[in-house]
Amino acid sequence: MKELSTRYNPHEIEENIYKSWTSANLFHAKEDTVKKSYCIVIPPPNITGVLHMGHALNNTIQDILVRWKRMQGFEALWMPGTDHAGIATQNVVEKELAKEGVKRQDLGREKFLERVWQWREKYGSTIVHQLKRLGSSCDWDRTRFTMDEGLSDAVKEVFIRLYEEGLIYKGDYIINWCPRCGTALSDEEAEHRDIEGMLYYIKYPIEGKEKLEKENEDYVVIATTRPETMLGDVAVAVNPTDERYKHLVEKKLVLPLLKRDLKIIFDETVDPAFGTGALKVTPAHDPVDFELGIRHNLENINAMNPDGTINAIGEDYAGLDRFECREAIVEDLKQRKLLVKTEKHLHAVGHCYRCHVVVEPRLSKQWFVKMKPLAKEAIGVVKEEKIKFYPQRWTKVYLNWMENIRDWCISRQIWWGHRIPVWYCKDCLKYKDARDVDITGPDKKGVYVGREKPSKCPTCGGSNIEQDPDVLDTWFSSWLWPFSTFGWPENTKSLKKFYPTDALVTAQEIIFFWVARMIMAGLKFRGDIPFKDVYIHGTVRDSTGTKMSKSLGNVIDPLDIISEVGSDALRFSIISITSQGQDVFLSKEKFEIGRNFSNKLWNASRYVLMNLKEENLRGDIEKEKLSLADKWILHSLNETAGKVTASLEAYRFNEAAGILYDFIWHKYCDWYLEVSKLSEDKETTQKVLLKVLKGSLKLLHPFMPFITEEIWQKMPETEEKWIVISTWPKAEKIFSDEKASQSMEKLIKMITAIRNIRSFWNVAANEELKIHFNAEDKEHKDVIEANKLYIEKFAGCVIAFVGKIAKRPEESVSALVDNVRIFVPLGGMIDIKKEKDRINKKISELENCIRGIDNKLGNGSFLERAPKEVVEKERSKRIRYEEQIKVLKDNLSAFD
RNA sequence: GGGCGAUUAGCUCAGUUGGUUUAGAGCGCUACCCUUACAAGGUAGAUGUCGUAGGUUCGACCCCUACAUCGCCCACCA
Repeated sequence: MKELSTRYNPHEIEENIYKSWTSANLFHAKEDTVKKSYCIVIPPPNITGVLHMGHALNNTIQDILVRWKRMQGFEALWMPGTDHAGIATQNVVEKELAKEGVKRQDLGREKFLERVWQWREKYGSTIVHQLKRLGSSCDWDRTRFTMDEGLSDAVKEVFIRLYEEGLIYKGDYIINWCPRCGTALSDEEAEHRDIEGMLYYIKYPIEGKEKLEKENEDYVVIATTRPETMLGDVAVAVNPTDERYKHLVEKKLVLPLLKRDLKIIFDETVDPAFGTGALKVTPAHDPVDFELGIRHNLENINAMNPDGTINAIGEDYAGLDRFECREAIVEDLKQRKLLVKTEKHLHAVGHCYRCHVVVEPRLSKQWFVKMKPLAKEAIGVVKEEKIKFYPQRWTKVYLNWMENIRDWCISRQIWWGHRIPVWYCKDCLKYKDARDVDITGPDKKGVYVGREKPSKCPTCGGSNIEQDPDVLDTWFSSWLWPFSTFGWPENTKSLKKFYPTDALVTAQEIIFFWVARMIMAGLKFRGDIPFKDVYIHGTVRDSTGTKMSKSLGNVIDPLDIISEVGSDALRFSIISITSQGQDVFLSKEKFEIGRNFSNKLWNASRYVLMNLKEENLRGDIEKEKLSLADKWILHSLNETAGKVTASLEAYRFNEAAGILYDFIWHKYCDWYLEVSKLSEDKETTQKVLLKVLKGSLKLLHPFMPFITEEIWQKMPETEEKWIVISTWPKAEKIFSDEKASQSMEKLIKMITAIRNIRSFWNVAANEELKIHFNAEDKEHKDVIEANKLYIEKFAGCVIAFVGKIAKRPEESVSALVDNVRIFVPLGGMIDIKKEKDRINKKISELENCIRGIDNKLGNGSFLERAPKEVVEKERSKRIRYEEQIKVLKDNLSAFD
């Protein structure tokens, strides 16, 4: 018989186990089987990522699901991969170049991209290796990257199809602009954070009254949070119903500092209650103003360069950074007595989700996807519950976003990513910068949208052709992931087998970025949902509730935890403390749960293996030979298997972990293992020990893959060579024995009661108690007599009498278990006086409970309307309490 | 402005459709034990007006209403 090492050492086993799994190709899912598939799509971590606790939680959940389903006999596939993270990766590589004193512009596009690919070769799979350390059972052969050829083809295909349907367009709109990254962002990529800023109240003089002689008459006060944008002002807007500004009809204002003429416009969207009720209108720098501009036919004046500095429009301010400019303008206004006041003002300011710089709403020509037509079906499938969210409350969040969806800005002014598959003919279009080409008109002369560069212009036949310089949003490739990874647009075997997939496990942060868009893409291009269940887990936070992030330095690194306690302990701990959809507050101590549990499991298994003898294991378990404890533990294993399966089906992972913890620790180890030491029928006991251990290991395997496999490999050989692909335990009817189970529970209660008496009455550990059982019914009597040995051994006593007791033993205290009275003579062993108060207190507590029950039972409607069982339960409760009081009083009187 | 979550033992949290929970776990605490699988352990124990105030019900930690505190998300809060 093989043995386990004396000490549990996760590091020794984890790496080897993982290697042996992958070399045996156990995670590979085949597309040509008749088995039903179960597929999970991994949220592709981005290649600049480093494993953090969020990944650890996310991947553990997915691994549990996929291992469980694999054991249930599904052709289970967990599709791994990474995304190219356009902006993030470009930033990383640019930083690297900066150390060498080089800018990407110095290298040029092609050379720079070479560098990015080199970087990707070197570091891009870091996260993948880290996921392996967690035990993730992905089908690594299928690993995909969003910039792979196949996936890039899918991106082109989708772009072209959407373009041809008129769902992709190019146009001038206000977008979120990151001045540091130098690119447009989508709405979702601008993170709004509440910032305490200033609201500046500025006097805008009425034309002809620039001297401001009359207070409150010669000027209008406007309030703004971004004074620097006044350089692009073209008008001032007020609400048409606002009495204060009626006199302004037909008048003009003069923009301070630049002396530009400003129209006065009247628009109902202006809120008279905000600020002064007068709004400066800057169409090129604010989305609201942009809309106003369209409605009132205003000019767009863009006062800012792409890098956030002021351009020539700003005259004296040109060249200043936007925030320097703000200070300068405020100062100048003060000097000219045009600044009325400033107020503190809390408002949400957008920040770049990659570099955290404040984003600038900026008018710019970009590519967009029309989302409303795509959203329609995506709303339907969720409303019809074809796709379900767990927890359900996210449905509302999803629908709310989908119903108010806005067009998606997909072009990025960076180099790393999928180039927009559009070509322009310079001769036809006569542009300076391809980015500025306007294609909104009906005849798209000189514009070619296709997979490859055309050899000549389709309009003029010329060869002066250039591709659009921009690349696509990374999410424009990620949203295709559930089918592009299977070879779409080709209808591959894998696609047919695994699409739609079953579950998507992710965090709330990317519901909009990714989940929602995948649903739209799946429906649009595959005509079917991409997955059935969406499980949204909580965010991992530190113990103060702050989201863990590298920049805050509050991270608990999963790799550190793995090297301290092992991957299994990490997994088990994090799953145990994460209830469905709730955020996780983490501290290092929490990993002790898993560490202690692994240790317990290891030692228990070690003990079992140590004692197994091959000759005892031949043949099946003979049912007639089973002891009460055998029946109980087998029954309990059945129950556990059922409960764990049910919990997993409902995505209640912490519950499943808790059930296993309780069963393995408190039933198998605490009781069955101890009982087994006294067994006389070694053969049966060892068979049961082994059977239950194997069942437990299987149930635990999805949660703690390494330790369970390691122990499994040390077990006597069976047909199931690997626990990874062993069959998931089901309740076995022949071992279902409710009655035996209850008897054993009673026996445990009796043993506990006797131990309790010793402790309660402060009896020394070496005193041997003499027990008298008043067991009138045969059932209890039989149980006690049949298990005499256990009671005596575990409670440190001898059984003096079992049966109907006519006269209680002298100076004896007692306890009550169900209807069995246990008497223990303590004559001379203890000092009763000390204990009296305690007992009296107990008695009055119980009397209180009885009063409560009497109130209920005295209530007519309770008796009428409550189900019989409930009333009965109350009655029996009352009887139990009364009996307990009687016992306690007896105990006191025993020493009178 | 809208939406969502949390509030349960000293700490961190479970508690699935209201009645098998007279409210559970882990940690911590108290007492005893190194019993030949495990001291990262064993045995026994103490600790809760389940945020506040009402309501529905025969019955509420669970459902409804209001309030309080903390946190998150969304929104064109100039």
